[in-house]
Amino acid sequence: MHGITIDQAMVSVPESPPQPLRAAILAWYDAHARRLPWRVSPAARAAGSRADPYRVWLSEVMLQQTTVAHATPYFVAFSRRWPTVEALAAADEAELMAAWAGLGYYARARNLIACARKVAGQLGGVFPDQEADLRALPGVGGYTAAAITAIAFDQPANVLDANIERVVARLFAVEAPLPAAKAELAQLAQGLVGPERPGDWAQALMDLGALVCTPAAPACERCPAAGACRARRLGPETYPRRSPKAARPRRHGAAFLLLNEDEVALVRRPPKGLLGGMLALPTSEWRARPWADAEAVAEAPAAADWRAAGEIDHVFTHFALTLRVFRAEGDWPEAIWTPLAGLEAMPSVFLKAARVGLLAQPQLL
DNA sequence: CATCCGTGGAA
DNA sequence: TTTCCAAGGAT
Repeated sequence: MHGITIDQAMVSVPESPPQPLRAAILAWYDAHARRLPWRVSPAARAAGSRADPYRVWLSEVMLQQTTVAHATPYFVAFSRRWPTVEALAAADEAELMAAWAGLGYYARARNLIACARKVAGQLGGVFPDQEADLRALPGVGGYTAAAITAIAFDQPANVLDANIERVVARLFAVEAPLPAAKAELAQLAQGLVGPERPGDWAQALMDLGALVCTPAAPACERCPAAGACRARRLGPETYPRRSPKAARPRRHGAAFLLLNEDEVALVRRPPKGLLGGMLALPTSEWRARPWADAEAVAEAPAAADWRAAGEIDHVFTHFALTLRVFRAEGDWPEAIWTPLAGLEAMPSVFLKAARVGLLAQPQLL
């Protein structure tokens, strides 16, 4: 195939649309597209099937900064339990937050229900088909609005996710580091978008990035764009360049596992901020300096015979946390008493701490 | 533009 | 073990 030439690639945006390159990538997608629960296959789309905007939106929100493998079971559970935007709008908020537990970035769940209520209540249950209107919905940013426009409505949009950033950075050997290079990558990606099959085009580039043009050890020999790729001879795995990341500090805290019969005392975290709105174990403050046991127990939510019951490490986006776990039996009227089976409604960090604390006393399992 | 916001699989 | 990073958004 003859893709774009070096001369074309040297300018910021190719003068003419690289149609053979697009055709090669779409043909690759027809043969190798991933089959995903929220996706209409290229064959089905060619036969006239259209994606359900609700399912496209739900999947896109779940996939924000989240791997397909991690998000998929959540998508299956959510779409079965709340099959329409009206159903999701009517969901009990605590149940929705519990169902989201473990998926992370919990502001997404808060925005999810806010968005569903806006669409169901003010927009007649119909998702907007214009990018600017989608962009105005809670939790829908530039990427997600473009993705819904392309995938659900099959309208041209400049979809730029981490996969496409990587593909474009390699195709044009972009030397500027992310995240500053994002505008340049967006311009280059826009130059590739054509009028044909906008939804398949976006998903083709994402699948190409996920299956072939991978972060490490890209399979260039299987790439339909290899002939046009400037980075292929320059070390494709070194693109995109990235600015150095800030070091991740460590914080220390104590978590308290208060048991009463076979129930655990939980709290609801404040509605915003880290793990906002989620069920949680009561904890001390999380600070830079480690806690001595006696000092930590003074922070416990109720007076009891607290015993050290282990320690966990957990990594958040911008800090690492060491959590010492203390366990006791007792009462605490203000608690949200929850049976052991209900602990999975908590974010992973607390589930991890609860498991450590319970395993220190196996008869409670 | 910088910071905050989760999680877990892979290397 | 550490490091990277994934279908980003809000402020």
